[in-house]
Amino acid sequence: MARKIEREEALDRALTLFWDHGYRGTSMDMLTSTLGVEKPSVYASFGSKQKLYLETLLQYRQLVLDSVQGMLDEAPDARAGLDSTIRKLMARGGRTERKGCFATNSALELGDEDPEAQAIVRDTFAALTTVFRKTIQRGQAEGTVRSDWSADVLAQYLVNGIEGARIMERTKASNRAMDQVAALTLSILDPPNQTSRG
Amino acid sequence: MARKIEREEALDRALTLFWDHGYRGTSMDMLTSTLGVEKPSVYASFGSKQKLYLETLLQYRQLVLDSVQGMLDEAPDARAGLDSTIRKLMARGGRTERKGCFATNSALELGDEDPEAQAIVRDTFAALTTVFRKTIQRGQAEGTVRSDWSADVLAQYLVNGIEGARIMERTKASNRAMDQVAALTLSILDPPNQTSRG
DNA sequence: GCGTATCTGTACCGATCGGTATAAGTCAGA
DNA sequence: TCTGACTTATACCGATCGGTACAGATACGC
Repeated sequence: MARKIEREEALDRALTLFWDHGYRGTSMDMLTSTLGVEKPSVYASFGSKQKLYLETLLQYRQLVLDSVQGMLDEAPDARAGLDSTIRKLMARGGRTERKGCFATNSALELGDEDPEAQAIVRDTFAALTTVFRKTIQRGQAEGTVRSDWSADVLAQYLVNGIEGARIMERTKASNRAMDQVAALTLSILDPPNQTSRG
Repeated sequence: MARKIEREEALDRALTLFWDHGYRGTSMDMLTSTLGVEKPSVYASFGSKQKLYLETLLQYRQLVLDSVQGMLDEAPDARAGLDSTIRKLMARGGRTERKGCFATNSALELGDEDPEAQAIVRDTFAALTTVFRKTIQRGQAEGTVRSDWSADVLAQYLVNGIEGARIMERTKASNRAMDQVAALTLSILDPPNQTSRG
């Protein structure tokens, strides 16, 4: 057995690397020099480059879900949570700056060529949609979110907008424009007889 | 000089290949067998793999802009054009099925590693936004599109939604759900005192 | 101090990458 | 039919890929 790598630390660094350069753009040499261990240790710990990649995808999934759930829960009510979360996610900054969504990047780079990765990505989006759906349902009960559309469709709509924003940030769209797009996106949630809460 | 390749035909096939497998995922062997000519001919005609890729990006740019402009123009009025165009773009099917947006794929795969490609992608999105903005302005003059938001922001919002949909289609989101997301997205365009034209 | 077991890192594997030199083939003009 | 210009395709280049065999270093029991 090779050196006992600090798995979490190593996964985190590998995630950053894959996130920056993609799967094919990240070589084993880049990985070993970043992780601080040699190839045999990496293979002893993770099996293969692809398996390591899948683990970083799972790590990302957990990271995103925890982060979003936390943002949604820390607000006083459901609607406020949705507002602040979407604004943060559609704006730039933080760890994701200019790197897009790792799940999206994976889906696009590998396409149908890696079914395992594709499955994790699909599951990540499904879980993300579920997190939003639950909060939307709370908002609908509160009366702060319109009820003439199903929480499911509204959640899908929000995820759609978030992923779009993750793309646009890669094309250097201005922060100011994206803030307004976020505001527009959120105004969809307003109950029919109410104007935007701005 | 190598054999005179039918440039348009060759570019079209190369575009399909790059679109399916990405830049790094497309080898020169794949290109030559698909284009039906050997490597020296490809290099004589296009210079390098990267230059060929940039040309396919430009070809895609033209393809998309012409297509969208055509869809917007064939409707009886601006709003109808926006509605049908967005619905078509956010639904699946056609040539883009399950392949996402080639410009987006490029932006995500190459990131900052190919500034030339990045510039073309940025320009493609800017041009696409402009096409929508002009039609939105027509709609605002017609009174079929709300005027309390600038045409610029509304256009950016639409492009944002389209790109999000291009991602979601890669994650096997259902057609039905995406139709509803498109309807929701379009309802943003409604003038304030009007319900969705559904 | 010595033998032994464990782990690390070097050095290498075959395959494949993008790219090219060069030989083989083709066709026009006489 | 022969020559010569030009296009084709083969065969190869060094570099790099993901992955591994193996020898050298290290720590520990005695």
